[in-house]
Amino acid sequence: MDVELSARSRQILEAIVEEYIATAEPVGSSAVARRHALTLSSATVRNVMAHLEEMGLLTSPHTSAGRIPTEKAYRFYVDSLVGLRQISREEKKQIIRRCRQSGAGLPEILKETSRTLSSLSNYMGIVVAPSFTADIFRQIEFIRIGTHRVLAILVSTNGLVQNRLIETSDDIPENDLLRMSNYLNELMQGLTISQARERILAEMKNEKVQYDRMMSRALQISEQAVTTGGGEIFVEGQARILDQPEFSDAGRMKDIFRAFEQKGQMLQLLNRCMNADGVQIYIGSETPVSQSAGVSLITSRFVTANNTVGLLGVIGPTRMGYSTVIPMVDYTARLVSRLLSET
Amino acid sequence: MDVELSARSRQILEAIVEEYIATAEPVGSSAVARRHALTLSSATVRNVMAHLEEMGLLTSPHTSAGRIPTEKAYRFYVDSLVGLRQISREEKKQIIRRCRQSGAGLPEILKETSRTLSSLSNYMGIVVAPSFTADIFRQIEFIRIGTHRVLAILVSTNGLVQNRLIETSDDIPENDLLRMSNYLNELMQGLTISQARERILAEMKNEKVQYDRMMSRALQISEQAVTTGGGEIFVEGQARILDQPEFSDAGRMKDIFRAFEQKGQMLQLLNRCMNADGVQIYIGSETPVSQSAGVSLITSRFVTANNTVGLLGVIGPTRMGYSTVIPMVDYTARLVSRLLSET
DNA sequence: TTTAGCACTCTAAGGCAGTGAGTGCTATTT
DNA sequence: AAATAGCACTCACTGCCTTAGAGTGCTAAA
Repeated sequence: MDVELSARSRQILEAIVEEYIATAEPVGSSAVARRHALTLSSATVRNVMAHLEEMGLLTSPHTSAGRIPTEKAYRFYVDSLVGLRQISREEKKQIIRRCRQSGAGLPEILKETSRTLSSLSNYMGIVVAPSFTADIFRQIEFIRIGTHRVLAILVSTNGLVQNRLIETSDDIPENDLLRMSNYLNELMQGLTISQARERILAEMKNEKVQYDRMMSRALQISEQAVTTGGGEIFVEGQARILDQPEFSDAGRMKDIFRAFEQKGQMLQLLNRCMNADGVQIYIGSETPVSQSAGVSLITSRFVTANNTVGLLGVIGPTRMGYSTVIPMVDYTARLVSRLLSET
Repeated sequence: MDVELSARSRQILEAIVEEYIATAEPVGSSAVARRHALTLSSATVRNVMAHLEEMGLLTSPHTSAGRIPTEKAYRFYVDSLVGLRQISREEKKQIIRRCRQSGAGLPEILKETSRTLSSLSNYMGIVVAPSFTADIFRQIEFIRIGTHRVLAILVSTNGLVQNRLIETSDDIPENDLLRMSNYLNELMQGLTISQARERILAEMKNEKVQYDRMMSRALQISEQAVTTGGGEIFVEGQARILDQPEFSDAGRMKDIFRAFEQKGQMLQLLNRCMNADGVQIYIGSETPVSQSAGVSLITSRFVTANNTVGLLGVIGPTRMGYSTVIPMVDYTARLVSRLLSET
């Protein structure tokens, strides 16, 4: 799959990709010859372009138009051509400022990060929160709401809260609730949320416990509380991609918007991106999200204080400003990791 | 502003509006004469249409095209013409089922309600949660997270939870936190959240309290916890409006999407819709959301157990199926109110 | 190996006639 | 007086043609 090219061919390919990224229009041989300082005639460039087309790196929409990079070309471009632009001091400052200002809570930080990614890249910003289940259990609390309802509040050591309203078959007095939570806090101490869940399920089978009405009830309720609804996902700047000329016709957008309305599915897809370290780049049909729509995805993992891992990145058209977005995502991921570890 | 029209003119106007709603295309005189059983020649209809145009109820995009209803016509249509279709048993069932199934918590119910509104109407569903500040205080809880952080958890009597991570200048031992929460629970008992906030501010000026380090610190922290970030808002089915032919060009959409990315602003705008009882209808430029984009908004209030009020509704193009959407919104609002009062 | 030159291809844009939907007006019918 | 039939007129839309221009591929010369 990897491509062998002469230095000159590579330069020309690079020029074409960058030109196309800038203009969104098929680029012709003369444009390359002109723009590209390297003194070459358009005829020469044409020969090279014909060659590149043969190799599947370029296509032309029709005979008399310029050429457009294929996915393969973008791949090659990001793998071996992109001169990654240093992220500007100005941008760095802005990222830091915005991620800091947003308040102490993790959700607030992540949401603002997503916003920042979006507004700096002019594409869609996306952040997947670290899975709550990997967090370490801190405390569970029950609050009586009306006669047949108990509010269970579950807190992790890094301050995430999950709460759930649970219907109970009969009224449980506050005293009992207190004893229940004491028992459970003891039981789950030091475990991660998912371990805690297993401990609860195991405990439910314990004979001694089954005979204690209060305990077994405590387990039942907490089992519900501890079954989490899956991670959170922050998507910002959806409107921005309507600015991209390739999406000006609404049909092509629908896929993307549809995809994002089902966050559950989205989450699954994005989980695949979490395996590797460093910046991951998915181009066009490689993108787990919406293969059809000609979008690219650039992501990087970040880690929290207790080593749970989240994902952040940018979604834009295949024709994306890779050279600026890649270092931006990289920098942001590092920054967020540092920010969250400072605690 | 109200319009005097003969019975026949009204019938014709109604026919035109409905035809246009169905087809999204300018409707001509013969189409009306044909479709509309009332035996009239196209010539007669033409005369009437000319009259209606004079009155500002119709416009034609150009001389030789049919006519399109103006906002004024829609207004008149919903005010005095719409034969509200009974909501079908099937739809009722679906609404009930989906709103019920979604779990006990208020946010879950509201989110699912928004989804349901969207999928039944094929437009955008929208639900504004009742303001947390009007809820009655139930309990406040502090949990120590690391050395300089306290998680404040605030619970209202109908099971809503707000939590906030607060940075503290020095480490507060758990014992103190417990005493603090006891003191505050006493202080705020029976008040609404917003009253509680005022009580806190008042108490902060109390001399006796100012000398008690623990108490004054408790007030400081709880003041932050009790300052809520504004209500929640659930928007679902944004992708659906891309199906509408009038929005097929992306430019017109941007406004709407932009508007919804700033939920804060949105909330302010929608608050205006909460003043009146019953179904509210905002057509085109009347719509608080995005005047420019030719959208209509149909809303109705709903109430919760403790009489706080929220808003639900549908956003679609001006050319919207009013006759089905209006009763749907109405029914849903009643249903949700009942559901939330059952507690 | 590069380049100049040239024929060729194909789109985009403009002009032009034909078609048909729809209108407004007028004269006629009821 | 109201309704209608008839008719001339308007105007978008379509298809067809032409032209201009951008860009290509190929060949022959440098």
